[in-house]
Amino acid sequence: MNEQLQPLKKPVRTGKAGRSGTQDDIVYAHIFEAILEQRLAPGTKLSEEALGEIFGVSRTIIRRALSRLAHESVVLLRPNRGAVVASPTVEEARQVFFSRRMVERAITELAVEHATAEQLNELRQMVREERDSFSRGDRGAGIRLSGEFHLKLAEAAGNAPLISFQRSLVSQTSLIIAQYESGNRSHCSYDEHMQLIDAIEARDVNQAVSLMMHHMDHIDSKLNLDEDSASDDLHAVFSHLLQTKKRGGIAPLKG
Amino acid sequence: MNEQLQPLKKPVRTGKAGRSGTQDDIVYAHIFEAILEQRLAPGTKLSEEALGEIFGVSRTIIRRALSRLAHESVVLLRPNRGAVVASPTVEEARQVFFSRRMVERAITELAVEHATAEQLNELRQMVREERDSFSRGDRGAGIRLSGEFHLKLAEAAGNAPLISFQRSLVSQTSLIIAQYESGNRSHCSYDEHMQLIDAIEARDVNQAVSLMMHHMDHIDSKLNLDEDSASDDLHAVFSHLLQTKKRGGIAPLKG
DNA sequence: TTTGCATTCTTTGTATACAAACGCATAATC
DNA sequence: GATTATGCGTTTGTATACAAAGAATGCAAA
Repeated sequence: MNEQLQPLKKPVRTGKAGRSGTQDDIVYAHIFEAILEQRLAPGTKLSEEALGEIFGVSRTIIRRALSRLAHESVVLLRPNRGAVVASPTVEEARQVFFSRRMVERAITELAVEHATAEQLNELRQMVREERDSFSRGDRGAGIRLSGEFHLKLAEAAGNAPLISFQRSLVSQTSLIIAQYESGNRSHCSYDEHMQLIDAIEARDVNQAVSLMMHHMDHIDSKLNLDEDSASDDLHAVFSHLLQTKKRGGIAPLKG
Repeated sequence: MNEQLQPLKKPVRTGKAGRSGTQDDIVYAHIFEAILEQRLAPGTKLSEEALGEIFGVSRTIIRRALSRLAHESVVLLRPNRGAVVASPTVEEARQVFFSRRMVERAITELAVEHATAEQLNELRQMVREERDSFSRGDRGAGIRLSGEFHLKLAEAAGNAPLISFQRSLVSQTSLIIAQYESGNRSHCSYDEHMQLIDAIEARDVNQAVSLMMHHMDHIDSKLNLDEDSASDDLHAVFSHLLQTKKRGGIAPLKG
């Protein structure tokens, strides 16, 4: 049985988990966080019953959370075969980044136009939290907060469909970063985030868009997507063999 | 009890409904079609039990279909209060059109680059069906097919996140057109669709993008979003009183 | 030894029973 | 007569039982 989720607080009803609210929100947030922190490796099977036991809820709730994660392409839902953690390919990663460039440009332009002082303050606060997470070595939280910054920016832009699309793109990007980011160099995006806020506050569209595009460049230059992806492809091909351990060996073929 | 869905084929298991596949796909397609054809007016409550009875499936299936429709903002899901057909406001419509312009431009550029001869043939076939629907007066099917054309174009562009976003935008646009399109002039988009295919086949990016942008202009110029929206706002405000009849009077206040 | 088939077992898919929340109506009080 | 409290009915939210589809295992035959 899969034990990788047990470190999570078991009596979930207390309402921790970064996101308050309903049970499926909590389950969703926990699973997503576990994926980002690589406690759940790509390809890992997510059994409904096991998850239900771990979180102390019925399969109904788990199913909703998985369905939501599937809609954001963070897990793959195979009919009659259950859910697995998604293993985005290099090509899929490229498509996500293409869409993100398009969306981030639009969001930046709208944010320059519409962001309020209060929203800018909240954004600054988020960047500080992001920096703190990285400085205390919490990579999973850092990646998540970095994503939440971009989502908050989308909210400041004030276009509902764009916010919803951005949510999905950010989730996928986080998974891609967790899977492909080279070396152990930290993500370090908080500095660029701060500059971006400054440009938006100054209502300087050109500067803001330019910073955002460079930010996008930096993010994917840190990834190992650059054609020398043989080892990564191999990893993806055999990911169903990797039994979740962070850097332990492969489990014996028959358990 | 709401009778507006009964005209739909009752033994759904036979697998009609434009979309083959699983039960929730069928239920989803039927409800969506009913909304487009305005057999279900904005604001109409969608009771899980009633729908389950109509389609001969359990609330589990209905719930999934409603959840999907909610994710595409075609129905509104209020916690503990059930689902209602969405009533997009003028502002929401504007936001959808903003996003669509952005997405359609990107899709057109990618389609010029990637569309295969086979895909172009399929697109032409879809436009013919769209024209036939309008010429025989089937407005609901016409709006739906027009939407499916744009979705197919997104598939030809070959970017997965973009396809998924486009699906949601097209659904919302269809609802907006059904709700706001002025007069009874038919939608008449098939001509522009054909020209667009020609430009894509000729690999003429500038011409294709230009046609697409004009197409977008035409679509929203046909809508009554232009500030004189008092009557439309009124309609939205009182939509919970309109008891689904196509142009019959309002139901007595106590049913 | 290996391959194909049948049986068993596990896991997902669907329906339904039960609990909780909400809205409406009635009634009582100010 | 208006307003608030309370009870009832309806509808949604959650858990669970049952059905069905896959995967795994063991056996038999080549």
